[in-house]
Amino acid sequence: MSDLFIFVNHLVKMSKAIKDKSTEERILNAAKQIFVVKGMAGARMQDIADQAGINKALLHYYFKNKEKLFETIFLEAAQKLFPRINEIFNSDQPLFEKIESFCDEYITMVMENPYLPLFVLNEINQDPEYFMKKVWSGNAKPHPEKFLKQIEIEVKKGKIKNISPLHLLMNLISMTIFPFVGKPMFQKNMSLDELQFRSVMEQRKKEIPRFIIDAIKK
Amino acid sequence: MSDLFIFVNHLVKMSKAIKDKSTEERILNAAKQIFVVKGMAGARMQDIADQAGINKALLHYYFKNKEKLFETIFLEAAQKLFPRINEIFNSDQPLFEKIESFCDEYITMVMENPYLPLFVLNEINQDPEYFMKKVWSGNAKPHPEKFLKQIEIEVKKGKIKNISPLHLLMNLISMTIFPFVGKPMFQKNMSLDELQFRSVMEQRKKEIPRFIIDAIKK
DNA sequence: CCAATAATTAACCATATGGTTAATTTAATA
DNA sequence: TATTAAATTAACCATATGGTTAATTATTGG
Repeated sequence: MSDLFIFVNHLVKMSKAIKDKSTEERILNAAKQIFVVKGMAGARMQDIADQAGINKALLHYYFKNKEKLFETIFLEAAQKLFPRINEIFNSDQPLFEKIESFCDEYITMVMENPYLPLFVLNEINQDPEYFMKKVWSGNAKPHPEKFLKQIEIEVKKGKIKNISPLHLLMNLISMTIFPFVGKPMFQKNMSLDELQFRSVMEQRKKEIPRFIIDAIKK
Repeated sequence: MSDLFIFVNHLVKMSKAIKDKSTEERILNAAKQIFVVKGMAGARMQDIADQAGINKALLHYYFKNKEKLFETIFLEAAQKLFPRINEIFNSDQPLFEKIESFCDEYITMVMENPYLPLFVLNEINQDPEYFMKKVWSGNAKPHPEKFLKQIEIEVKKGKIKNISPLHLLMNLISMTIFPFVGKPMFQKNMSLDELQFRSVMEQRKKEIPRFIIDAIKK
């Protein structure tokens, strides 16, 4: 058999799988949309099915039950949210650059999924044990040790002020993530429309590092 | 009738009302506990009744329906969370003192109700419209204008660095509130037990103002 | 083209859940 | 004490919701 035949044959064989994936994909997209705004408790399987444009039975055909479907979505969300932090925190960049990278990359990423942080944080609060087991234990577990150590060293070397690494880390993460968590609050309170909010977050990519560096440099 | 008689008579008449209040109080406490962790969607009326040690029917006797009960709890929570900000932001203190007051009072208050921020933020996200109408329009609506103006003036007077008031406000609020929203995350990640977490938050009352002032002072 | 397998659906089922009713107990009042 | 009103409960009810079944319609592979 020629390579071409094998390839074409493969394509034909895949047609089902393709459709599978397309349906599964649509389910996952729908589920993500619903879960991420309504949460596990508030989400309705019917709504997810509707959103995906399929029958509810088909939903259970692809995903055994709500919990399983939720787990898939939640894990994907958590994977997206946490491992990124590791990469940056454990890189070999100097401290200031690292702070800049974190803000830039993290805000960029969350801006495309603005509901993720509140969703994940909320579900963690709902059941921290489950979270620990299912998500945290894998590669999603943040390892801020290197970053903390790095701060400690810079302090000892006298390069920056004598700040507690833990508080600095908390400040960095808080300033970066919280605006998304409190988005509607900030929007209403400061009369920012969608575009203005995006613009403000875009500014914060530079604003936060500048703020932090001003606070800790000698 | 003597004043004494009227008073005593009033006491007797009140005995029912007292019991009423005690039951209602127990319901409200129970509802608060359940709603604040489970959210509107996840809370069960039966659980609230159990927690209050009463029958489910009695629950509906005191509060027409879940929505009404939730509204009561949510409003109380929001009232607790927001107006406090106003008082401080609109006071006549100088900028640095104001920042110190905010961190101190806010962290103190939230430390007694650590679930409030995530609960409120979450429900706001769930239905921003409802929130606007029911909560925001009243005296709970924050008015950060004075605070923002104050920053602007300090900048113009050359007392502090040229920072955007909006970003400074966001930074302040983020660093103060977010640690509570991400509490389980921080706790797991940094291996902080309940006591240590409290201790860290206690430190932040001073740490955040110091950090901010270091960042903006010339 | 035909049997077998996978995808999809309509109609159900069981249970959880918010809410109600009617009866009972407790308290207020005259 | 007798009457009335309020508080409380057990037993229901209607519906929403997660999940299943059995039948139908594509797809696949020989």
